[in-house]
Amino acid sequence: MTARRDAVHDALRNSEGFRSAQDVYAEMRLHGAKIGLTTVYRALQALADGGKVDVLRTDEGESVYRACATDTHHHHLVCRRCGRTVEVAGPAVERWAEAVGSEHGFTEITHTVEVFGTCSVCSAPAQTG
Amino acid sequence: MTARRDAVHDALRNSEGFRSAQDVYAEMRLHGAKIGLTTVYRALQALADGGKVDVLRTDEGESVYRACATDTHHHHLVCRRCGRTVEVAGPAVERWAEAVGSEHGFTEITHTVEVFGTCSVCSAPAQTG
DNA sequence: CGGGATTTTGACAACCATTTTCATTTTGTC
DNA sequence: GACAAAATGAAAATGGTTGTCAAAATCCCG
Repeated sequence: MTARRDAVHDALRNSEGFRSAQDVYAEMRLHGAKIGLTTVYRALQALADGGKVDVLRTDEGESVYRACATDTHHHHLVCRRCGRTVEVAGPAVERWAEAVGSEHGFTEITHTVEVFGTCSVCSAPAQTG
Repeated sequence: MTARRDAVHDALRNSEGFRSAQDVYAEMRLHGAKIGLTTVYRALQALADGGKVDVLRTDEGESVYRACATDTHHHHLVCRRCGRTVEVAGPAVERWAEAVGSEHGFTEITHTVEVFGTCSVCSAPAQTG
């Protein structure tokens, strides 16, 4: 029964940036979907395990998910205001992480890299209205 | 009354890697310190706010703290097994993050970069036991 | 199509790190 | 010493996430 899981995946695709499980759940209910919170959590986890969506933690420790365009390894540039997200590839960072790790005798190196900023729309003087 | 806060800071200095508030609390109690969990949390937050300690989130969403050697901006290479932590400076990454951000019109760019691996001690064939 | 094993679902309770509350204690100041 | 402000801590509240378990959906095989 992957119908629910697909529904969750679709809900995620309709979002611009990263959304929390609770967000996805609320939005799905708003659109009339009959689904439970537990199922949303499990679907999101399954999707994440399968590499179908990316996960990261907010500053408050909440897990947020996003259906990404590419399957390949990449990072995110996230607007801290509106949540708009740009996927960025960073070969330089990958190499840097590897170098730093092996330089200190570490193996099986992984890394987490996220860039936050204020996008051009949000940083524009929107005081006119 | 910064006595408690200093005690928390000291407790953190005695640790090799990142420790959670609960860890610090437990350790302090073991050493006979009279302090409450709430106070440990608040001290850790105050320390973090003042830039005295670094904070990051574990995969489980727990906040972990570390008294770092330098006040300047740096990142961490953490052993996922024993928690040993090496502080690393990465000018290349800083520049990369800035470049990526401005390239997409983002301003006020910040970033989180953490590198995980298995240190030489932990990756050694310790099967002899 | 029917029967039964298997998986999924979801309401609710349980978890657990963290925060809030609030009364008490401590600290700083005159 | 007196008083205002800040710190402390025990207990309760919060809130995201996970576990439980019975009901429902799905699949497999004939």
